[in-house]
Amino acid sequence: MAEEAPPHDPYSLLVRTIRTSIRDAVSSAYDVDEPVEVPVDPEPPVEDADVATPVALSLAKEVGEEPRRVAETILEESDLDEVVLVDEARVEGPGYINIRLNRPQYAALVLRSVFYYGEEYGSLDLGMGRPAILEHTSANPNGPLHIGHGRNAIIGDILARCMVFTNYDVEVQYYVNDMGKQIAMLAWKYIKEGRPEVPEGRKPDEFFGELYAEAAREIEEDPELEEVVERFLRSYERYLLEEESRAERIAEAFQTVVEECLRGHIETLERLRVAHDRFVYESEFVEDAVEIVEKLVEMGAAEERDDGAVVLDLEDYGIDKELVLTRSDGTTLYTTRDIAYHLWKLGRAAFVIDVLGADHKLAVQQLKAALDLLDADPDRVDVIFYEFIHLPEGSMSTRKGRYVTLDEFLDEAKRRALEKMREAGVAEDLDEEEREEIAENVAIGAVRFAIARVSPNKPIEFDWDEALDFRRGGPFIQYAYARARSILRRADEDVQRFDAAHLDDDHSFELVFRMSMFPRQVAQCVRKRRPDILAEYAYELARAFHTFYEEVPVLHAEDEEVRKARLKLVEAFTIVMENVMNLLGVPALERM
RNA sequence: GGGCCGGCAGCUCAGUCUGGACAGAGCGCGGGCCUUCGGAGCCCGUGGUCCCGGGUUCAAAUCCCGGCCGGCCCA
Repeated sequence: MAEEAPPHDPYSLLVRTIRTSIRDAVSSAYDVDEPVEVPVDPEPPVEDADVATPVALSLAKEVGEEPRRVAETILEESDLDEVVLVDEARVEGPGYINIRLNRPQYAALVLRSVFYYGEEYGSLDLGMGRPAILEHTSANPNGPLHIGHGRNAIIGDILARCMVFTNYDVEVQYYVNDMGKQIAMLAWKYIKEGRPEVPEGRKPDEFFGELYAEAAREIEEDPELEEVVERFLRSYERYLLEEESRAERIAEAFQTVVEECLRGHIETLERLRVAHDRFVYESEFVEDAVEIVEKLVEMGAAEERDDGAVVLDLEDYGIDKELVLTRSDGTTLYTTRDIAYHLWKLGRAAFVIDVLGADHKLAVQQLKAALDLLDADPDRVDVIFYEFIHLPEGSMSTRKGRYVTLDEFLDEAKRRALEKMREAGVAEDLDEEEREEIAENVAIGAVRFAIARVSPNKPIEFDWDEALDFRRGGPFIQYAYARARSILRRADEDVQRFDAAHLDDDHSFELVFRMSMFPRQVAQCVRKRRPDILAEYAYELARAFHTFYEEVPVLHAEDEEVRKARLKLVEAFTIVMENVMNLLGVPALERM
């Protein structure tokens, strides 16, 4: 007889079992119209209970009885005692039902799931293969990526990894803003400086970032230059629409600075292990944008102002601010092209996700309103906003040349990792190159985790020491994994049969329980679009392991059977941890 | 002036959507743990008017109203 496949999500199975049992008890004991909500708390603040539910408290009022009395009745009526995963259920406090799990049973179930699904453990089928386009990073190619862009990239990248893992057909796009005013400023400066080559050994985006900041300063000092820059922009747009050969020189300048900066961005993103499937250029949508404006005018939704600008009135959507679609000189605006881009995306995927800074909130409202007018479904566009990262001296600004680049952040993290390795005397047997590689991977983990762990709608005050506090960051997680791997290396044996009943001590079971929460946490991360949930989970899982490691001997276990069970637990932990780390993009290291 | 987001321990944050037990972590500070698997670790302790004021509720950090402070966007 073939063994039945274990559950993908053991914790949810447990919760469902408890819920069903309690619901049945409630409906047989009380006269309630609808099945009751049964909230389950995985971390009750009491000794000797693994999960709890306050269901009797809310039910008490409805049925007009004392909460404790209700809880007692539920327990009497329910078959919780017979549930194989439950050891004991009792009423405590004001009327909580506290449940102690049958630890051997639950541990066996969880480990079976982990080993059965392996690197697929945690991958629930949330997406059912639906195609989605996820756009993130999309920084202006007028300077290097700074840590603010990093927040965008990392939120987007983790979400992309989680969505692929949960069976969405994801295409990750980078929207290259290759024709805004900033690019025009840079193109102007580039020509003015005689089209300089990027000096040997310099990152192109950093080089052009400095040029851009200089351009910004010059233009600020001499407002007449504004007109020149605007002429550049007009020329380029006309070039794109009509292939006007006179503008060829200008077009070439735009394209050169964009390509060079983008090259630098990609280099940085690769280092950070952030990948895009496709780069889409804003300039590709100029024609579509013009057509959209015509259509909106035809529909009577947009109209030409006295100065020749075409504007869209969005008061029906509760937006007081009218949206300018074309300037008085006839050129389109960023948002106009963005409408075209989104229509294109919506035509290619079931839904679209954008990761954007909180400063785009109004623009997105306008975009969605415009999409609605054009008969596209704005609800298929889901935007994740993140708040800014501030430096002690103020908000970051490419224009002012005030920023901490992602490369600087990584370099500093790496420097600290190497220092720590020297201090601790680890990996001394390895050569310089191997040590460097380890430090680089620790740096990647530290940087990604530092940014990922804060919820997107929280503003961040950047502080080096805090961001690179290895004690509560990526390295903490990597270290847990390395410790586990170290045990497995030393044991050097492949345990086949073991008895999970030996894992019922508090620390082992806490680890088992945490591992069982993984599929649930991935799902939460995807549904709520909150990578920080997964980062927090990784931290808790690592903490559970560190405690286990300190408190529970594995190789020196008191008994051969216990040793086998614990070895399997450690192995299972490495599987789950590796899965989490893959989703977070935090490198899993054998040694560090 | 309007809109959105944040405000919780000295500091950095989770918990708020879906209201429930003494509000949780990390850092800091004080104390302990290497003759057993890697001390980037673990354990114990310390520390809180959950911004303020009202309201709803048996029960509010959580929901509602008003205000204050900070960030962002718009005029």
